Amino acid sequence: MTQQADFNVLTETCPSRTSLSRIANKWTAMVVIVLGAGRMRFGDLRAAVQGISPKVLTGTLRDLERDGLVARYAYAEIPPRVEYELTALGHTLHTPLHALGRWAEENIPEVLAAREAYDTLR
Amino acid sequence: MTQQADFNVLTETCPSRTSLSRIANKWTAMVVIVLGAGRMRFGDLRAAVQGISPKVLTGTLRDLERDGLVARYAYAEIPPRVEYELTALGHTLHTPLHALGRWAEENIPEVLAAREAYDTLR
DNA sequence: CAGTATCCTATATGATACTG
DNA sequence: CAGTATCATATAGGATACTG
Repeated sequence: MTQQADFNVLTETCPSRTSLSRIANKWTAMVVIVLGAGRMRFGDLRAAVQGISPKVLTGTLRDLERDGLVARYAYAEIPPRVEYELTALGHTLHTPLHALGRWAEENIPEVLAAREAYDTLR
Repeated sequence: MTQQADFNVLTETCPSRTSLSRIANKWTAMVVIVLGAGRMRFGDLRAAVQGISPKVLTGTLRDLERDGLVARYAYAEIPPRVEYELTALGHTLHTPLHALGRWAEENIPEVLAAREAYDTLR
């Protein structure tokens, strides 16, 4: 029985909860995982994270930038070039998120089997 | 430069992505973290995960049960008693999610500082 | 006690077209 | 190229009353 009392994330008033909620959206984890590979341009990110719309990618990157997890480098060129990169803090988040991505991939067969079993029952 | 090509989660067609999306909601991570402490009743879960409504808790638990991550034990008593517990598969998910919760708590000062810096600039 | 049923609001997501 | 602007939909979340 591990103790949970020290987990402030569970407390409504704790700001760390907002941080966990930020990660908890459909795209953040994927963007951070991709950026783990290194500095990347907007268009490359868009291609890597399949199905993300430019609007959503922009919003996701802005949020990550605001939280100090991603740095944005804009070059005054024509055509414009903008690159994104994980900050040191962002790298510390990449580790657990990468682990989560791995989990999803490794265990998807069991999850799918469980879903099928559940759905055929009810 | 780590390789990302082997990350199917990024692929639109890969079902592992739905699995990652399931985890990526405001409540799932918290419920799994709490259940890491052991078998627990509905009411206790509700108290532990502060601010969750009964509707949302029920939905979260159903989804987790369907994915084979949580087992539900209902006792035919009056008043009724229902307990929830992580399955073996659920425990393997608990590990990375617990790490994520820890990350949120440990790094919230930096995140808050980054937000403040960002917001005062623009 | 452990949910369901309802109703309502907020936010996320999507599809595109457009511009510096 | 790297976004913005717009509009429309979907889904999540929240409050609360009710029931086996």
